[in-house]
Amino acid sequence: MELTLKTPKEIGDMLKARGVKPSVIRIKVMQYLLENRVHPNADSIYKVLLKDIPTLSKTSIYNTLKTLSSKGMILEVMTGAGEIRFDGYPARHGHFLCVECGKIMDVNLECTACKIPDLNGCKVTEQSIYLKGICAECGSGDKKNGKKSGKSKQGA
Amino acid sequence: MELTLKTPKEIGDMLKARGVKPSVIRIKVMQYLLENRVHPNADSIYKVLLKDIPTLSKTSIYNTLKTLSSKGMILEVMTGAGEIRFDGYPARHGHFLCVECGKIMDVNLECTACKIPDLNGCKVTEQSIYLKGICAECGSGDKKNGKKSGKSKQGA
DNA sequence: TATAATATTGTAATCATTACAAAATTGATA
DNA sequence: TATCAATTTTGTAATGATTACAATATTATA
Repeated sequence: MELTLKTPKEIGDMLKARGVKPSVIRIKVMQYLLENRVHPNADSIYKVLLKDIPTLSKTSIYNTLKTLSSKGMILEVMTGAGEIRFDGYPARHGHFLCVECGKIMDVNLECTACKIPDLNGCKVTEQSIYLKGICAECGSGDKKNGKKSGKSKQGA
Repeated sequence: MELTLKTPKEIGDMLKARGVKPSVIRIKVMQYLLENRVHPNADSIYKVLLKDIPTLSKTSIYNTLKTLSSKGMILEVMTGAGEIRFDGYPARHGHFLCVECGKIMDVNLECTACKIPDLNGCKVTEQSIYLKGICAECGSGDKKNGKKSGKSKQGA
């Protein structure tokens, strides 16, 4: 999905379209998530952008991520390991989490008949599908990528 | 699902069947989760069982919950709010989380054609469906249950 | 340019969970 | 039944992601 790179200006327009002022930090965070589909956590986004913006604070990353997700521009991906990961493509899809290395992969869903029954008046605003297991690399005994200790200490 | 109450002895047998020694704490935790489908977090299980077992430690609750979930006897339910909730019925079903009050409700899924495509050799061990939104009580302006501050501070 | 609104920063909390070692309990065996 | 080893339980101290909050900087506007 999405093959063409977006310019900072285009990303700024995306932000404006959602009523968010296109600050440098917001554009860079959005751009990073659009161009790097690794589902990073806040800390690893911070570490990467710090190279670009030496005055960056981690609080700004948290603020920005909260803003973007509240506007529906990014997705929060839960891990159950005490950290939240982020996905720049909020279009409907699932996520596979490798419990060995912590990698998260997008899963293309073909859920044609997934009807949710009686929710007794609950208003559903978000629906997500999570898969857990062992990814191909970890499953093949190919532990070259460091074996991130089950409870995914990584984040990108 | 599951209408009859299980005796401690029966729960002990369930544990033994999974190769887990049926200690008092394990039986009580399992029994609490079977009889109270409120998807509590570790702390609220601790607070409840403390009345029964005055010497109980919270570490034991965490140990027990980890043991039970690793044996597939209970389910970890993610919230994205920094806490894990637990479900005594590991049979396939989804969960609805009210982002207002933090309540978690079971959702009966009828996902007949939910086929997951090419996972490139990933071995899936767990599949779960999460819904988020506003529950009926919170949606009706009926804030009698205390409005647990969005990021669900509660846990039962 | 002055002013108000908004963004960003830095530091100090918060809080669920884990690490770890000591103490208690259990089960099997002599 | 006494002993010993294995397992369970406990208590306390870390860990680590996230948030609270107040101060500072920046931006947009009058």
